[in-house]
Amino acid sequence: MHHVPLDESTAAPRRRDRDNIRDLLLEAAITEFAQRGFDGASTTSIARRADAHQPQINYHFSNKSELWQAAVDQVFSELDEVIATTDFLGDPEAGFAALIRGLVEFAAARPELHQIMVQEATAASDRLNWITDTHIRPRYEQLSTLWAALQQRGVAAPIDPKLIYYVVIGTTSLMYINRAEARILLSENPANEAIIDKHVAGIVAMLLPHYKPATRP
Amino acid sequence: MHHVPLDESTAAPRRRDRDNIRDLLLEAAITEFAQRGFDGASTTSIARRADAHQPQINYHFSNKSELWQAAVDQVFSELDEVIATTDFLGDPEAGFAALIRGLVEFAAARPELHQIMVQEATAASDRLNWITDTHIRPRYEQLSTLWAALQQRGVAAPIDPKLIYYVVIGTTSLMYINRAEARILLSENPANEAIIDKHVAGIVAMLLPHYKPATRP
DNA sequence: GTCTATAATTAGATAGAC
DNA sequence: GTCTATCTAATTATAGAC
Repeated sequence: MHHVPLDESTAAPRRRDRDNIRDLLLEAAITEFAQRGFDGASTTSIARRADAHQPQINYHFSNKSELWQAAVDQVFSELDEVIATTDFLGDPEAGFAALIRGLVEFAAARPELHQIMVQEATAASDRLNWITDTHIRPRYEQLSTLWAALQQRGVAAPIDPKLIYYVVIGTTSLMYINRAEARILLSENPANEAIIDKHVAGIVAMLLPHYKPATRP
Repeated sequence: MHHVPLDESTAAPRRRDRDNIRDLLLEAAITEFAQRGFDGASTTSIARRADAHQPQINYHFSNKSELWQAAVDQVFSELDEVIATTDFLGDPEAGFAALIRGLVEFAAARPELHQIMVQEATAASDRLNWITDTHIRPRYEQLSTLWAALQQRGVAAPIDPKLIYYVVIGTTSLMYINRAEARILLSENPANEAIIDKHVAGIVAMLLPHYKPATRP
């Protein structure tokens, strides 16, 4: 069944040239991959989200796998920016507290990163090997080392440095991975500033039980 | 292109009657839905996993949605058994510690429950509304209430009772949701007894900083 | 670079033989 | 209850006009 235009002159296909179409497709892909996983996401649906046609995805990204990889690189580069601007200049405890705040704020603003991770990390695959080697392991090692240093100073909870990664990522991000569920349970947006502040304070107090944030004089 | 049997007598289709085929299909579905989500999972692949034919799924479960619902009910009923056998008879702190151990052991043995949850909870849907109302909210409320009581007793970390659910589920389960990743990072199976013991001890110490498990006299 | 048309494959569901 | 055959719809990728 074909679309029958009321008037042929108005049916002329509109050419929607946009200089940012690659970014629009990428953002649409991030959303789709986060919500439905690699297999569940469809390039047709991604294109529609960007008000584009499905073959434009193959033109700009060759194939679905390269689109997925570009999406992953994009969200991790955004995380890099947050980490890079985190103030580690004070004492290690204040630096760790700032890191926790950065991670919670990032998870609230960009839940897609962790959503894509859980979609991929449920089963072994080439995609998982790539993302783990490229993006995850350096962060895992850094956090493990930082945590061991905090334990040396006697301010950190007795969590094994090999396991601290999953405690930190689990607490800072699960509420945002499951944000559609959290919105139902909390009856409000879990990304609200008040929720974020409470969540950060709770996590820091729990992980650094002997640390008291400096109060302004 | 059709399969040409070497000998017609050996090509007779084998009728694989099994009285537990429904359970086999259900178990295969749990695995597939956990790893690839509702849209990513295919009934053909699920049937193949159970060494059955794709139409048998429609025969035993009507359609894909009812298969999914049966899979969810199954894993939550298994969780119920674990919770039901948890010993809450001692003091509240010992009961909470036992609950944490039960949750970690369950996540290690049945990561599919939480994997299915994160697959579904990323976006609003009828499936999410059903699973949240039916299975999640009662547990969320129970944990919130239990936590408030522990805080009254002065032994619990300063986590908001409205947020404790995500702290508990995040810490107890993320390493098992991401078990394929964790296996790479830890260079061992995160479901190993030694890892489980360490993880439980860390979480309990962090959440109940003033609680010291009773040592045998 | 955008767009239509379409090829090649796979999806979930149903009909009917056994 | 199992199985083959098949329908309709949806998938990713490609060809070629513009």
